[in-house]
Amino acid sequence: MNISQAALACGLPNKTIRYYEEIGLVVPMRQQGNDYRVYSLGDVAQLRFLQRARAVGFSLEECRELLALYANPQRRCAQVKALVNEKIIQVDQQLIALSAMRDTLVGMANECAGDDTNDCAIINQLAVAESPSLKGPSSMAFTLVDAPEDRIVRTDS
Amino acid sequence: MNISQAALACGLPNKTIRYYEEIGLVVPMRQQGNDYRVYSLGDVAQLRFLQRARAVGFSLEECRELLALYANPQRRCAQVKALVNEKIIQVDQQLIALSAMRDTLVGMANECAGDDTNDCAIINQLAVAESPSLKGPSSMAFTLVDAPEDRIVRTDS
DNA sequence: GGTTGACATTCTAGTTACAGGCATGTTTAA
DNA sequence: TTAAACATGCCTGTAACTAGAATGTCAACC
Repeated sequence: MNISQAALACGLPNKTIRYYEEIGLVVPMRQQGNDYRVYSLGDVAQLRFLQRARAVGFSLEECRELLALYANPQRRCAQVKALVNEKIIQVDQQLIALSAMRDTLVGMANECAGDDTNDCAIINQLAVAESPSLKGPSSMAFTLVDAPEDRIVRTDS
Repeated sequence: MNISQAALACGLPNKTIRYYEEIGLVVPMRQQGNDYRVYSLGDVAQLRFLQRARAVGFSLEECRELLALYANPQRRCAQVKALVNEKIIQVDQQLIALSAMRDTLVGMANECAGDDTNDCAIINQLAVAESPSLKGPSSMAFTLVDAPEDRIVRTDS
């Protein structure tokens, strides 16, 4: 079958399939004469495998590993499971980070009246002067209006 | 202050600060003679603002908007809140997608013995032939061993 | 004065996983 | 015959940096 049919069969766009070929993941044969790509059922199975592996969060390099295991009858089940467990840990970390972001965002939104005034709790929270490592009283926030007098040349001496 | 001190004060790497300058987010003055960047306290406040906005998931283009609102005394609080609410929705969608991925991964891991055999439930699940749109009995999985006889040339006619 | 080390600068290129678009060639159906 | 719908390759762009190379500058020590 040609690329569009393969795309239909695996749920990936043509461009993606060509890209996977470019990086050596699934390299189909070519039809003599017009040089069109010809996908075997095995090729399509690989593409579908890739689509699924990508959908659960594996990178293309990880997919390459998985595909090698898929193709290798000598694989050990434990190898595969190790990859999955590692990926679960990564996903958990992303979930934690995203949840923290969400909490902060919701906290900001709750503080903010959302009205027509210009005094905004969100802006204030983003602008808060608690820097990662700036000594001294850290409760002052600076306006963005360019104040030439607050420029310091060669503070370090 | 120079770039390293600004980096210390805002928690961003030097390279990132230079990049933000390149795309016009925070453009410091230059010291005469050696052309070193000179960061005012206002510049540092902006960088810190960026660092915080990035940390809660805003893209750089969104940060640019936020920075404009930050700098604009005529801003309306509601504008800011709208951006935050939109971002919360995006983060929620990401959380849902990630959770689904996690569930699938955990499901796979649970099915898999993780032993020294080569029959692996994870591989089988990734290889399962339930394609997005392939007609006909879809329960067969194809091996990756290149079988020239399963190649179909010009199926469509 | 010379040297060393820690800074600073610019520039280019690489990363991930594609997507868009163009110019061109082929196949198919009206 | 001709137009639509495919196919091809190639080149560029995306986001948000990061790494590295080549070079310039500054402060301190001997």
